[in-house]
Amino acid sequence: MKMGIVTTDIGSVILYVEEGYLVRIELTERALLPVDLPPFTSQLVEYFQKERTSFSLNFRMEGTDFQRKVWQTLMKIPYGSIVTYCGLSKELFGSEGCRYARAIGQVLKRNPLPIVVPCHRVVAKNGLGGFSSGTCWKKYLLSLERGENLF
DNA sequence: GCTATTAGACCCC
DNA sequence: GGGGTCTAATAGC
Repeated sequence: MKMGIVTTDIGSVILYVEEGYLVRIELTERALLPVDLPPFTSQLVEYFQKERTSFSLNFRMEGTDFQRKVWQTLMKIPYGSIVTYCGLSKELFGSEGCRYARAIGQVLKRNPLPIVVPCHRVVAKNGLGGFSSGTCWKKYLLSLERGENLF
């Protein structure tokens, strides 16, 4: 497994590449030194430099049908825009309202590829909502994309 | 299988 | 704002 590291203003982003596929991204508040630059790393660097708003890379995600369905829908959220857990629930299951909002939160919590699969663009109906790597990352990513602090 | 957990939402005070 | 309730997928037992 190859690793790539991108350093940002508030911490480091670690990319794990396996057999030519991006399989995991970890966000940490620690500052790590870049050791090598496997494929995909440069795209993350460009993203943090605001020179990239979408990714073009081979990635692999394993999960249940429900998880894949949610992750797939996340990929359609445009750069800089936000949706709510409730809104996602309605989009996926129609008239059943916000019933799945909480389950969707559980899926996003286990998103192995944050940033690339943009779970940071999903917020609660009244507030920021959580984030697996800490809400300061979520705030940072949203302000990076939107150029304003919403929360 | 069952139980506890949870990155939500809603209601009432 | 705090407390209770409904809710559904998951992890762990």
